[in-house]
Amino acid sequence: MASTKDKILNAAERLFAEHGFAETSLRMITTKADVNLASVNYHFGSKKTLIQAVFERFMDRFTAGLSDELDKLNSSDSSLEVIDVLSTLTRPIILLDELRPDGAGVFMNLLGRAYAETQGHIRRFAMERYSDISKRFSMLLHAASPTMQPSEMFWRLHFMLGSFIFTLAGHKALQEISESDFDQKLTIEQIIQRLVPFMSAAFSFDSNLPNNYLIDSSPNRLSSLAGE
Amino acid sequence: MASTKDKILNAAERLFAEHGFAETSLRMITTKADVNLASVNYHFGSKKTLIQAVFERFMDRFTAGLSDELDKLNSSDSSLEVIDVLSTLTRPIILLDELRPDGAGVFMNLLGRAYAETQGHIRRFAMERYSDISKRFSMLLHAASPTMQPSEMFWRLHFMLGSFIFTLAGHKALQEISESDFDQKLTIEQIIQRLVPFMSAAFSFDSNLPNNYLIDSSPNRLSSLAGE
DNA sequence: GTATGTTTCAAACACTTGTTTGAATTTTCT
DNA sequence: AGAAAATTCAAACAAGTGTTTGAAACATAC
Repeated sequence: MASTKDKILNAAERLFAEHGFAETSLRMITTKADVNLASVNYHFGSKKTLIQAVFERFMDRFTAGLSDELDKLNSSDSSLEVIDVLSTLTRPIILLDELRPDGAGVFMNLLGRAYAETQGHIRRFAMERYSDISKRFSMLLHAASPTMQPSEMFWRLHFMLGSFIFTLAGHKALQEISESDFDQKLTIEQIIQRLVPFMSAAFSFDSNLPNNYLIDSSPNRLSSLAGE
Repeated sequence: MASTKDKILNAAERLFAEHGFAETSLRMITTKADVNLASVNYHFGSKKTLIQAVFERFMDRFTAGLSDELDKLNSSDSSLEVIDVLSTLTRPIILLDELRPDGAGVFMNLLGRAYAETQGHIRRFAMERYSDISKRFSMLLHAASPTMQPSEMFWRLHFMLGSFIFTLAGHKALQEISESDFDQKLTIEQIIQRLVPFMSAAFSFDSNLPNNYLIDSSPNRLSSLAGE
């Protein structure tokens, strides 16, 4: 039998992912968890800290996994490529599925919501708590693209992050459309496997290449690489 | 003097963008707008429909601008490139800045929040109301990449969308970091100008290119194009 | 100028929110 | 076993929510 604390966390994370933080009341959570209303404040102090706890449980698991992957990358002797660094994100996310059904989906949904709260307390909380791992990731990315300007890298990194988080946060809707329109139901893992090379190509593209029609239309341009 | 209706919309859009939909109360809105509380229900019916009205006012302006850009692209006789299609997004967004201070920023913020509400009423509302323009955009993108598989295009399109909306929705935080870390304060327009070629490269990359180190490390690979 | 329709306003409504309380119950430790 | 601590529980709390009301103020038309 799960502890009251865990029952609350389990119910909360699903409801938060489904409805959002503000739209989920403590009564919805305690009803679903089958515990007394007051136990949330007893065990977590407040709703705010409950949200943090929900978030923390996933993030700690994720960052631990990511840390392992980054270690592997460091000890590997092959030359470091951008796609290798980005690929480290896959496993830690997929592992969350083993934690509980659709764990990866729930996590990414929460992450998307937290990220959207541009100035919320979750963001501040995450910024200081996970700055180490995010710096490690950035460093490796820099090592894989040593000649890229730091400011350029900053922007591209966040462009990628947007693509990644946003897609996976809304994966459910995309999966449904993909299934009805193309008869292909992709798992989260398969979506990530499409995302990684996509992001890799975007991150590493050469902005000096004449991919603007005003300048050039030689056969070497990037935008003509697709197919044909 | 602005009408009560407009005063409400003006106050609401800023508060929604700043705090979110659920976190903004009608009293916050009517206080800021300096109108009576009951006028929201009188003019808009309910909070739900007020949110839609706020959203609608921006979206209609944006899609009208986008429609113009797509028309221009159709009448142009030069061969259609992916970056041309993506570039149509820039002007309609920037134009919102003329509507009111930081209009583009507010709009993208709202768009990000609405998008995050994966199953909310805003999404349903937008899906049916703006399906035409989104189909037109997709068609042009397809025309620019005729050999790309529809399902592949679907995913890449949404990958891009994530990057685009997410970045611009959180542009404020990114601008601040960029300014403090690199002494460069980019405007929204400048961010978009970085985003467009980034997305274009990502959308058009050739997945058959050996951008995975396991396979190849010839100098032609995509990931080595950056700098040097 | 009076009648008609529109808009504003203060007040109240019914309801939900997160949180607190203090007693009952269970668990833990000696 | 009994004392002490930790937990659960029903009930209440104060505060805030969106919405409704009906009279007042305003505008428009004849």
